[in-house]
Amino acid sequence: MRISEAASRSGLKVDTIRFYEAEGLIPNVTRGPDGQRRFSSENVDWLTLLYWLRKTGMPMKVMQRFAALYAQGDETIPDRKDILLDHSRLLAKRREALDRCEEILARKLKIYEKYLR
Amino acid sequence: MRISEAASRSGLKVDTIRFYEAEGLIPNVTRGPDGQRRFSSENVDWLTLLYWLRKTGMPMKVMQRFAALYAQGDETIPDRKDILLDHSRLLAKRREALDRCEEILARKLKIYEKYLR
DNA sequence: TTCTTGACCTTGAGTAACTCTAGGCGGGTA
DNA sequence: TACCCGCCTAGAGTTACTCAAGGTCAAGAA
Repeated sequence: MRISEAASRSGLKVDTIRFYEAEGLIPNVTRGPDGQRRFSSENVDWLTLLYWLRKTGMPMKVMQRFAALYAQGDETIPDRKDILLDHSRLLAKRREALDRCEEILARKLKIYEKYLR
Repeated sequence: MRISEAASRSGLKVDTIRFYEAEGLIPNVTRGPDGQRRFSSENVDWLTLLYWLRKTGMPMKVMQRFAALYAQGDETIPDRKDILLDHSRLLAKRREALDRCEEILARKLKIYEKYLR
């Protein structure tokens, strides 16, 4: 498939996919005879994973390392596993931050209510 | 108190506080006779609120509007309440993203496990 | 057949929100 | 006196996009 379909399936924008490719984050993107990118479903799965990792705060540098490992094949799975476990810990921290902020909002809103009545 | 104490109390970095002040996000910051900033505990409470709002994804532009309303006094409380309610909805979306990503990580890690045994 | 439209391409500039560096001032300590 | 420390400003650098300009090519309308 072409880039726009890969975009709508993965969640990433067309521009972002091109940018990610230039940054070496997408292994094995081929080109058709027209010079346009062609994405396999494996590519799209990969892009979807990147979409969620990025959306939840994984830095580009880590994604680059992750992509490089992915490109090297199955013997890098232990390293990739470590990266995802680290990210899982980051998710936990983010959830804590959301909870803490929610608390603060609730307290603030309560104070506003008092002023409004 | 001075900027470094305001920083360690609010969670923000010194540089970020100066940046926020330049962007008009911090009403009523005074200066001592030495030309250095002095922060009241009200300032620090405000900075702490900004810290959590920003950390959980509120854009600067919204924070600017929020700060402008805050500076105008109590009659802007309904507007400020709306901003915080909007932000609360954003938090819910972020939590969904975290959950979804966690799922994806779990699935991926399971696949890795299969390869590793 | 020519014209237009639309999806794709590249390169390079612009943006958001910091973050850091360079260079300078003034107060306290060895 | 010399030095260090925390503060100051202005401006450059960083991250991760995002958009704009200008160009190719194929397919359908006039």
